Amino acid sequence: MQTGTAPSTQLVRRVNATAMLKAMRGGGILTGTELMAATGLSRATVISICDELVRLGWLQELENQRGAGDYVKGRPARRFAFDDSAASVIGIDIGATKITAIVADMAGTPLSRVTTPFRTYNVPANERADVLDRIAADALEKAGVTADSVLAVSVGVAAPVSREGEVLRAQEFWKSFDVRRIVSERHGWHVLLENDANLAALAERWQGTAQGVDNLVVMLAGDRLGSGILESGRLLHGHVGGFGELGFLDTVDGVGDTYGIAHYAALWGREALVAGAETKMRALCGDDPQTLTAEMVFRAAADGDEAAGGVLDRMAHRMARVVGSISTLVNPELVVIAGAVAASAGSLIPAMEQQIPDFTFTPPRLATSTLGDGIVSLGAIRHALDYVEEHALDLYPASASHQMAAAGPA
Amino acid sequence: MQTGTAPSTQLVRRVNATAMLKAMRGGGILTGTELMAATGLSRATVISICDELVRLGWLQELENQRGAGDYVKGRPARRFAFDDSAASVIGIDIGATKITAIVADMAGTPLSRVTTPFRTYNVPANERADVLDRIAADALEKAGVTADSVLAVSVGVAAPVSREGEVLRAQEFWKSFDVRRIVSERHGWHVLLENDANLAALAERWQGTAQGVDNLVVMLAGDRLGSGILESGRLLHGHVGGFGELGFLDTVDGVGDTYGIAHYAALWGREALVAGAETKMRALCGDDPQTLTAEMVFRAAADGDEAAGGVLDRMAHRMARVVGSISTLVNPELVVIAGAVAASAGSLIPAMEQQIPDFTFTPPRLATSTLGDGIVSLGAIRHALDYVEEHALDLYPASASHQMAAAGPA
DNA sequence: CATTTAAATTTATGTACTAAATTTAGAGAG
DNA sequence: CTCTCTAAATTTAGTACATAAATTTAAATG
Repeated sequence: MQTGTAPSTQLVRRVNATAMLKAMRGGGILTGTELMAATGLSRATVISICDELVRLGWLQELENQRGAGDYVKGRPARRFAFDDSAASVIGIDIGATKITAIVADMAGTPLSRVTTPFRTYNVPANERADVLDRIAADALEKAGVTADSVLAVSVGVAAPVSREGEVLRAQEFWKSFDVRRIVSERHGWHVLLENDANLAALAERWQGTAQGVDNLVVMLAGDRLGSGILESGRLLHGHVGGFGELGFLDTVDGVGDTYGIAHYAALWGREALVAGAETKMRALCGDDPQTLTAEMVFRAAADGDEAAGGVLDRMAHRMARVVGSISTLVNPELVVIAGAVAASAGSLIPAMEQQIPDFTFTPPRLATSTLGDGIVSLGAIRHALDYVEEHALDLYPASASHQMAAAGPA
Repeated sequence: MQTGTAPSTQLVRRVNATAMLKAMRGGGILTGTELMAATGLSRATVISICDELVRLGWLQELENQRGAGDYVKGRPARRFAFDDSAASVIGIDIGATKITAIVADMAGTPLSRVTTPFRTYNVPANERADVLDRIAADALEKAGVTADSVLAVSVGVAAPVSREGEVLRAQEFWKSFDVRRIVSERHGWHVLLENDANLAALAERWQGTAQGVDNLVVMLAGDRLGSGILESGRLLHGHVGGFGELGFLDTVDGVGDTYGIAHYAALWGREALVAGAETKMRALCGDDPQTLTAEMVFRAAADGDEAAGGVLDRMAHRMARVVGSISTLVNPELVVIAGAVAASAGSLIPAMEQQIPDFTFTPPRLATSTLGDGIVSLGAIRHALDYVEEHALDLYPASASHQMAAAGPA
């Protein structure tokens, strides 16, 4: 008698295998007994799933039994470890002036990082996919990783992106051709697209100041303001990806537009120079207001300069209004300021903290990002890893590819 | 040999039983064959789960076989129907001046509705739970339903409520005692608390204009503005329930505070009267500006009155700014205006639709609610039903209570 | 009353788990 | 070097829950 198995029955195996994989990912080297405790499954089940995951290429069984030396009596436990090098992912940040790509293993450890200057405007359409290709190839080579070990690529762009990966306002980089499809077809990679601020939020919760924070706003506050919002640990997108857009600041008192900290620091610093203020900023920029950068203003202020300090006071007030208005509507536990100026912006926090209660009944905690320049590409890594982890049982690590044919319908 | 079964094994039965229940809830009278198509399960499984759900009290098997007459040949199919009267839920809206309670069956059909005037301010603490008790008892009696058939009660309040049901700013109704616990203990009901605008959003998506809309903003726009936000079909709460609070409007140009349509319609109407305008509003309020209501202003404007029309133009502009700023950040597909003024506010929509693109790049569709006064209590019904449906397999309908003892650990 | 037919039941299998009994791989004692 | 001890792996038996195919069943009808 021929019999079959319903999808619903295989669900149990899937659920348990996923739980095992999750336990192994964070757990270093684990024995069957430890996995029983971690998953609540019986030894027979744990071992059988481990064997299967080894066969699939996600786990490695270590030869070196009894390595940890926790015990010495009894039959040595089999020791399994998640194979961090089983597969890799690529995170790409397409900024206004440069592209950054990071290749990482399954542990999220960056194996290489490549940055190329690039203007997203005015680039012939047929060159664009090639640029992506080249930087990905460079990063892979530098990482010493083959293209077929890549299971997902996540790309961050400075535009709204819907849950389905459609880019709104595609007139810039994406106009008239589908990067996703092209790159995907060339290499067989799964390509994800996401908004850059959203990726920054993922990065910040993963490795930054916001670890364990489920209701989070990350502000990219460089030249322009943008925000990524996590609620209950989920990224918010809205109807067509616009969730977190800050255009409403145009009509907010004391804010007026969406220019960021870097923009106004430089602008207001220049104004002070032109007005003839006696300030350390003058020396820093060689008395040429046009070369004054935000970073110089922060440096002068840190050095006790009064004019620069005045610029930062004004900035803190402006940002308190920005963060206050967002926090009223969104009620985050924490707001992280990220982007190019994050390293300097720490000096704004005390004044902001003091003023934010004037603008919201639910003031959030404030912090600046410590993740630096790579925050978006790091978030892209996390985004790609999320995808691979969720679909691990449907994907085949390169290390297992030679066994795929042998496995067959068995 | 003693054996047991892991929770993970029972998962399959749970998943399938839940799928069956869901198929039955919407499906009217269904046969085994129809359920096989709906769930993808085999006949044996479908029938076995049906038998179990009948035993639990959620389904009824109809005596009247072959009622529909779709076919006449062959063995008559057993016919099952979800028992709408298996259990009931209560939805309560605690407003500023009155409390409304609706009792509904599992189909969501209201069986009774009771409203009591009540000021939430300045009421002795010990009276508050009693008020809730009394109105619930009234509504149950009017519905002809016993208290033990109630499986969940949802209460809407005009304050932020966290995911866990904690009320922020508890100084009003909730100060110094835990309604949830008291009501729950008295009757054994599961009591849920939620923000009123959030419940309105649930109602609007359930039975209103927003059916099928997953990214939705519902504005309660009576005397004060409040909003409930659904993203991907999920209610947003933020850290302590403040998601959707509109206090930031205080600093938005041309808005300035969170007063609602009713407030400003009456206010601006009075201003016109005091300024001596020749207007039909004068007759409607008996030449006493203090008795002028928003409703009179809308009526006069509909009647072609120029001064009242001017008030509404100003209102549309103000609301366009409100909706525009929210829509930029939240990017909903649809914004529904609800609350006491919704019935009249339809006349504001065309002007708002015209102006909103000035304030957001992602203008949503606009609509007014047709659900009227009961929108919050209706949303509370939906909220309670959501809870019961999710936990159906752990709850016992009253109709099955006599079988609970007999079932035992079997 | 036999035939037809669609559905319900029954029977045989298969997957995936748990629990208990048994075996096994090393460590250490005699 | 063999024996004992022990913790883990493996094997065996049993349970839950599903499918598929064979069989039975309950009307409708010629």
